[in-house]
Amino acid sequence: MAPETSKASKAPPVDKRRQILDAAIRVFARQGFHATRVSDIADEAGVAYGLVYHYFRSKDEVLDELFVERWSLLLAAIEEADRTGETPRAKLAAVAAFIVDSYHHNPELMKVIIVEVTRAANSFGRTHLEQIRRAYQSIAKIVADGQEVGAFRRDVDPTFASMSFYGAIEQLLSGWIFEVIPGSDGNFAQAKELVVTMICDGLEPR
Amino acid sequence: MAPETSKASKAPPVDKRRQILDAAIRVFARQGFHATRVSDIADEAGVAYGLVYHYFRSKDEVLDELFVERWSLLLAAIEEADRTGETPRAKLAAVAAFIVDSYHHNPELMKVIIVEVTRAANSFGRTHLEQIRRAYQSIAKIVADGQEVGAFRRDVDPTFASMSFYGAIEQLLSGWIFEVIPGSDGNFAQAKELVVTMICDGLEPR
DNA sequence: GCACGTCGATTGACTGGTCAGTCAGTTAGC
DNA sequence: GCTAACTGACTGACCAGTCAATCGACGTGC
Repeated sequence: MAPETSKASKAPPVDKRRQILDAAIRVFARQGFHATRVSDIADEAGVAYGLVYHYFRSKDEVLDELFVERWSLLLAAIEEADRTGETPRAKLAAVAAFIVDSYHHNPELMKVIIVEVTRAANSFGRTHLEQIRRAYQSIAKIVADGQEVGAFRRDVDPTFASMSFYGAIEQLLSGWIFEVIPGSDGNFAQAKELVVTMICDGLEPR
Repeated sequence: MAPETSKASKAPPVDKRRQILDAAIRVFARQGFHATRVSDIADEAGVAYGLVYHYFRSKDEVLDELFVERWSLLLAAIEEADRTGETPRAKLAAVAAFIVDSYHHNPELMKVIIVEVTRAANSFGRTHLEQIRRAYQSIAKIVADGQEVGAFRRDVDPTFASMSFYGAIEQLLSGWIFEVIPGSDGNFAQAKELVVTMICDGLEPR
């Protein structure tokens, strides 16, 4: 079962590469990408400076890796949600749930991805703009399909709705990240619902 | 009328300080804060390197100044909107309009503020977190008052609604900034309405 | 069983380039 | 001739990335 134990001729007992990535998450989250030195990552990982460059071409590539790893899961989750035969509203709920759960499960990683990549589409995110755009488009597709079947009003541009939806969620995470709003566990479950309620039902009473 | 001409014993004929700030907006917008050297700002302003340090204590202070200048206008606009006796929905519309207009009027400045401060609340925005929070709270107050008078549903936390609302708008601007969605003039007018429609009426047909 | 060779993993001192910020001056208005 | 505006060469710190050296697991031949 454990791939390490059987005929481990290649993999070292501890995966130093993983160790470096995990350390990077913590340090990036704590200090921000620009303020962390490669030596900080190495120290946090309990590893020599040079080893970081054995596994990664540059400091940027470490962040790259963290982003791609996680974002591909998000893309998969959105498309998975779309493939279920659920109502459009349920699909959106699934997407919201995935993102909120991601934060719940690993807030530091999500902080890094949102602060250093998604919202830094200038400097860094530029490289990943295509991936980010893909997420917006997949959500927009869910909205468009919802309009098709009459579940959503047709006078709102799907791309537009998609941006608002994603923006609302990301802002929520930002609120937790920067402690603008409290992030207790009760809030997580509640948050998933409320985002969907807000976007689908709106603020005004029905 | 012009404060420069009359008994101008202090202000130079051209306000070099302003010139530096305006140049900084352009350069920050183009290259991002971290990637711009102080010499880039000086060059863009057509001014000697040292003069930047005559007017500002540090590179950070230049960005600081740009943020505070603009954000105080936003805070004023939100509170102004709140003071009008309009419906809660109209108040939110006024806030959305102000932000969208700000972008329309000076996209580069808004790009800098959103990308380098608001969304970088880690490194840089930390200093301004209090100001940013104040904006959220003022919007939340509008929502809370709306609930009071029965214009908004009461089962949504006002802070929460405020974050969603602001997040939706900011994501929209980000879409324009990073050219994820086209930013033609028609869109600006339409965008103001749609954000409010989305948040107040929701995606589902009424 | 042992000596030796190979090769990836690992180490950390060092270098080269980059810039923020300083400062000793020069200019110009009054 | 005083003061504030203005200049730009210089410096000190910082740090990403390099590299030569060491370690250690494993195979191979004897």
